[in-house]
Amino acid sequence: MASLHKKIVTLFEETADMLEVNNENPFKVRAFRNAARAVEGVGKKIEDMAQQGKLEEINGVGKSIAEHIQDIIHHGTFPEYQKLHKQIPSEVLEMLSIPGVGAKKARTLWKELNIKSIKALEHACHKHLVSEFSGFGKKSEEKILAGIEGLKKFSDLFRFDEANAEAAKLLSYLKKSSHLIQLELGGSLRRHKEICKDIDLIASSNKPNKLMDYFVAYPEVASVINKGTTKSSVKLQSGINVDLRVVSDEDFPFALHHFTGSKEHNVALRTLAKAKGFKLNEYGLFKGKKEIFVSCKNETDLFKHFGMDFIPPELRENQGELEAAQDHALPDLVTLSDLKGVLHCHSTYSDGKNSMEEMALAAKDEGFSYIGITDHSHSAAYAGGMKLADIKRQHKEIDALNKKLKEIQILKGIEVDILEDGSLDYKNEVLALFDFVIASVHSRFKMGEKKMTERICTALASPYVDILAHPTGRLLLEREAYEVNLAQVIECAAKNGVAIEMNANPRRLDIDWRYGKLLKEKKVKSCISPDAHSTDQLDFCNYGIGIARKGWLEAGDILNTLSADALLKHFSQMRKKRRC
DNA sequence: GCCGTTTTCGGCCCGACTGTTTTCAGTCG
Repeated sequence: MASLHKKIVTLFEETADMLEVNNENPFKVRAFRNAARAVEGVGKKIEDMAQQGKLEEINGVGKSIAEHIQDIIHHGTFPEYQKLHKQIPSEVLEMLSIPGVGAKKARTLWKELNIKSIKALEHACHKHLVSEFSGFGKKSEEKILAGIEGLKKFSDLFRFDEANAEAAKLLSYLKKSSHLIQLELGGSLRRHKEICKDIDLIASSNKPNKLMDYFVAYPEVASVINKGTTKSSVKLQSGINVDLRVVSDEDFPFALHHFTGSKEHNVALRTLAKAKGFKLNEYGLFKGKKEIFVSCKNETDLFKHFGMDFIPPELRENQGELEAAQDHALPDLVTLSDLKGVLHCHSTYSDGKNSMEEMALAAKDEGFSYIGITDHSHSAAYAGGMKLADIKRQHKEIDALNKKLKEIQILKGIEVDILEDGSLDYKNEVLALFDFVIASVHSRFKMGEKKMTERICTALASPYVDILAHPTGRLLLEREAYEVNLAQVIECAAKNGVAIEMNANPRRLDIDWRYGKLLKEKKVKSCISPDAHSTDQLDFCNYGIGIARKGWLEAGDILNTLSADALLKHFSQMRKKRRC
């Protein structure tokens, strides 16, 4: 997310927290949370929208919030935020991150007990000062202390791949239970969000008590947070929380839909249901005032009742999917089997762990018909970047391998560094040796948005650059993206016929799915690339597919759904276009 | 504060679990 987007989202979320602590109108609180979500999902540059007076076109942004956004753009903050910030110490807000402490409790602790920070709260709990107060008991103290311990020990966010691996193990454990009828993954994992807070599982059973007993007995459970007949929560040893919901088999489609979310999608669908005379919750769809249960076999059936096509879980973010489903205009999302080859892979010629032959054979085993070997260019010394002699040696070896190997073709590619001034790490005559060129930024991240945008756009104007790789350089939960105006970069890519990579490495997942619609609108192609540094990383493509689907992308939007011949023809046509 | 098939005012999704209290408020998703 661009830094301004992020700033607006943070300020609105903090405002919502502060309003809540101040016990103000809950709907105003919700309005700020909605606005934060809405801004987060905007794939366009917010400054441009502000300048064009289009902020109020964002669903959830009205006159007042549009003014706040203008204030943030020009002054970095807005008056209402500053006023609240003066009243409420920021450490009081930090207490909201403790599980079980919400706005009301935080307010009571602060106003009645003069506790203003997590540290002070921990001290007060140890001294049993909290349990003496009305509304809090011994258990509350224990829960707060356990929550504080948890905060110290674990970050509460996990990358998709980490959460998915934990979920897969747990699913296979639960499937062994004889008390289970149906079981599915739900929540943000099913929606393929790049970052997850927890794992949601939905099951149907005739003996929920027994299933819950089996669930909390999972050997990797570190602690049981709560246990009931329809909902239980545990924390695993890895630190991630898991919620299991159990319903009757008849209710399963409704529960699955409900707990897949997103919250915003659910609210929108329920509002729509209400307008059509239905009530929708996790236990069913109910018609009319008498609330007659409407049976549904599955989610497809459920959507059908609203005149909608089935909405793939990845799209359920209330970003226009309900309207598209009603108009029968949902995209035909790309799938793994659409990919004919992979384009961004490293070998022992730079920092890869496997030889080109090993990489090619592994790609063939994955069902691909071509692999683009793209080792690092000279400047990437940390990654063993190639000198001219290495390139010649590599190309000779590729020619020999292409004669020897059946059913897999190796394309000669390069991942060339974009230098500080936007020039490329090799001269044009060297770049001309390759079938295709991927360009990327690996150095000087902190040059500021304007310079970085110019740097990348300069590179995209090179006649030889075919693909821009990992356009923001982010490492999820590790390193922030460098500041860059992606909307402008996409514009440049459109002008020059350059594709923008969907880097499928689960630490990157860059370009962000929120830009998918803009790529489509500007007719900029993407490619789903594993950025594999070993044979086992070729299956990173799975993660990239999830993110591409989340960005509404179809096979026709993705370059590596083309055959090798068609792909090379595409690159050659675009290079001609750039030279004109 | 937002929004409109209930349309410029009045409603805004809905239910489970927990802890503390004895009927419910707070938290969470």
